[in-house]
Order: sequence, then structure tokens, then C-alpha cells
Amino acid sequence: MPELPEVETVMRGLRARLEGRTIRHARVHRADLRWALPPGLAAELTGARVAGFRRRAKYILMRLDSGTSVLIHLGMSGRILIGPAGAREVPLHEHLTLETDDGWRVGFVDPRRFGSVDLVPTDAEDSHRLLAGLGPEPLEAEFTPAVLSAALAGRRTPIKAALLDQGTVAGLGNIYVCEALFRTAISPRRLAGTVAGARAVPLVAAIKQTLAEAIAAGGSSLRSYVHTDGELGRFQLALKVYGREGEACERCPGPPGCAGVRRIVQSGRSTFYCGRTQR
DNA sequence: CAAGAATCCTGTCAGC
DNA sequence: TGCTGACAGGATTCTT
Repeated sequence: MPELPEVETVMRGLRARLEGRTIRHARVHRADLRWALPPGLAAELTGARVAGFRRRAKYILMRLDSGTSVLIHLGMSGRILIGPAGAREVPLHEHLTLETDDGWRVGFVDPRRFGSVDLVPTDAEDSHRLLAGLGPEPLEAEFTPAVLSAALAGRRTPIKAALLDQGTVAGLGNIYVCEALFRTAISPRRLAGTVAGARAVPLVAAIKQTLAEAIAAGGSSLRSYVHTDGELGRFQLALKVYGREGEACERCPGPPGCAGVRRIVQSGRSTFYCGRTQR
């Protein structure tokens, strides 16, 4: 749900509210998420001072002064709600609530419970089993055409599936893979191995641009996803193909040349693309 | 080994 | 209005 730009936006919202603050109370309302919340979570958080934040792929890491980091994954439907402390009612599907020393409450809300929260030593964050297999960060300098080419070479899965694989590049999801492939006019059905080499150059650029623009717009925000401040992201207005089945593709004059944006299913997920210009 | 399907869970929306 | 089925931003685990 939240992909890299949404997670980045949420992480920045948390940083603005929590960095440097002390957590006065922490309470777990429900522990059976994708993975069970660690039994010591509330105790670890209570009284801790928040040192800082970091994002890796679609994960948020909240570093505590104690030397422990809180690893947060929003799954498909996870959100962070921030408001003034003191409300007596726990919002529906809020599984974890924090209260800060300066009077704010921060809630982790996740109806589908595909998200998770875990603890990891700050000096070994990247060794956590959920982070250990991740590919390069797409917005960092380490993500180059040569690196992507090496990851795609020889693979016979569709490029769509290869880019959704977090070991190829970390943080892309269904929306931004569709958008980046549209921008580079690469068919989502093309075998990944054939994108290694020359085609990887514009693809890397398009991935970086698409993600950067989405972050600048505060994410895409379809349906349930809401920012920490409760506002909806604006990037959905800029989506060219995702969720636009049947609409005219902006590169095509329309029928009879192009039937508009198509939707197909690849490995169980919807793919949106232009059948005429994406080859 | 690698690729695709099944799976976890709840909410929403379209169609009848 | 109410019911039913399809579908949803993810990522692991199970089957071919």
C-alpha cells in the first residue's frame, strides 16, 4: 500500500513530531499483526527518548537513545495517526499508541494487519531478517544502470515482477512500477533479462524521477492511506496509468491506434499499461 | 532454482 | 437498502 514515497512521507511526519521527545506512555492494544509484536515492546518504548529516524525500503526505523530501534512496516493498510493526547477512545484498528512528553499521541492503525512492528539493535539494523535481503535504495547513488542490469540479467520473469521483487531494488510497489515502465515505454510483460543493458539506463532514471516527484507531492494516497497529518497525498493526480483502465493514454491519439490504458493481471496483481507504446 | 499461486485480514465499491 | 463478489498500496510461504 504505502510504497516508498508514502513511507518516506510518513517517516518525515513522525520525525517532525517525535524526534527529541520522550515517550511518556506506550500501549499495545493488539499484538497479532503480520508477525506478533515483541512482548517487551511497550516496556522498551515507555520512558525512552527518540533519537532519530531512518527509512529503508518501505520500512521505518525509529531509533531510541537506549540503542534499540523500532522497525515499523505499514503493510497494505497501515497508517500513522497523530493527535493531541488525552483521548479516551482507542480508534478502530489502532494496535499501538504512544504518548509524548509534550502532549501528543501517535497511533499505529492497520485494519488488515499485514503490517508489523519489531525491535532491533540500532547498530545491527540492516541485519534484521526483514532488511537483510533488500536490494539497493533507488534514490541513492548506489542504484545505477549497471547495478540494475546485473540484477536483471538472465532473469526470465516479466520485468514487472522483477521490479516488485524487493531484492532487485527496494521500495517499489505496484503503483510506481507501473508508472516507471510507462515513462520508459517498456512493456511490463517483457522478460527482465532483456531490460539489462541499454534499456536499464532510462529505466533507472525514470524510477528515480517518479519516486522523487511522488515524495515532493507527499505520496499518492489511494483510498485508505492518509498521512500522519491526516491530509491526502497529491501524486495520485499525476499517475499516468495506474488505476486508469480504459482511459486515453497521454502518448496516444486514441482509437483506432490505441485502445487506451489496459489492465492485465501478472502474478496475481493488476498491471496498467499502454499496449501500443510500451514494447 | 525460479516462477507463479495461495495466503494472511478487513474495508470498500460496483452491480444486482 | 442489502447482499455478493471482486479487488486493494505487501511480502512470505507453499507448489509446480
